Amino acid sequence: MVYYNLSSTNLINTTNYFHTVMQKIKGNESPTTAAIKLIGGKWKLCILWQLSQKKMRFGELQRAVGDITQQMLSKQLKEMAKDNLIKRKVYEVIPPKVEYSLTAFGKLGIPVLTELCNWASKK
Amino acid sequence: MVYYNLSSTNLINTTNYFHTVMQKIKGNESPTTAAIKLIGGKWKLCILWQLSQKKMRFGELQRAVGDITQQMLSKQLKEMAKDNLIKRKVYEVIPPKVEYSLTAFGKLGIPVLTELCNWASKK
DNA sequence: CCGGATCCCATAAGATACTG
DNA sequence: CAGTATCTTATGGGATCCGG
Repeated sequence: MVYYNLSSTNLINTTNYFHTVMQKIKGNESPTTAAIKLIGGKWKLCILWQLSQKKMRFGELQRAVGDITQQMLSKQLKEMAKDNLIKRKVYEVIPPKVEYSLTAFGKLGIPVLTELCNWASKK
Repeated sequence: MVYYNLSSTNLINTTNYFHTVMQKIKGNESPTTAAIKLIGGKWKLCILWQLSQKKMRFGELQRAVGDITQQMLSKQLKEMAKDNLIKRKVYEVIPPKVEYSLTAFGKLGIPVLTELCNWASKK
């Protein structure tokens, strides 16, 4: 059982940590921009969400996400694989078969991303 | 002292909740896109971060964020105020003075946004 | 079935100048 | 000081066709 303490007391420590980080990489890339690069754009959060349910094939994913075009899905998946959010497993068969699933790092993000969506939907 | 239980056990409940939400607003707007609209873009997370430290004036905010132009800052602040993330307080003086601060809803988001950045920086 | 290649448009974001 | 106005450039995202 893992608990994340997000009380105000601990928040101060956490924020101080980020202050340090932001100073260190001054002018370069802050944790905030890093975060937005990871999950920014119209589709990535949704794709992560789908893959958190189960590993999926390309077409399956496309139907699940909804209105996304093949091109965009392909592009996003590629970026997300590069960012180590998802794994791409290719089966060398005909017709081709590719399965996508979350990496360990990707799985780590699911709880916080869930909380994020939870918060956003309270607006 | 508030604890958010993000264990796998509770994650299932949380994710089931989102599944319900996503079904309900099928074709319209999912919580994931709602979330990305709130904090998406290059600057909003950074602005939220700054305002979580203290309320700030326009120029102060611009220096703190860094390379943002007045135009972008103005635009983002306007959107964020519309989204109920921040409050805009105008002092009717000369020279003009405007203070920005988080709303209650905005403050609610800080812990999860902090966790988000924390996670992203572990990549 | 899983994409790549190409072309196109809408919006995001930046630069600069100006004002109550 | 706190913005607007105007213009330009970069990127996100879409449509269609093609290929292993």
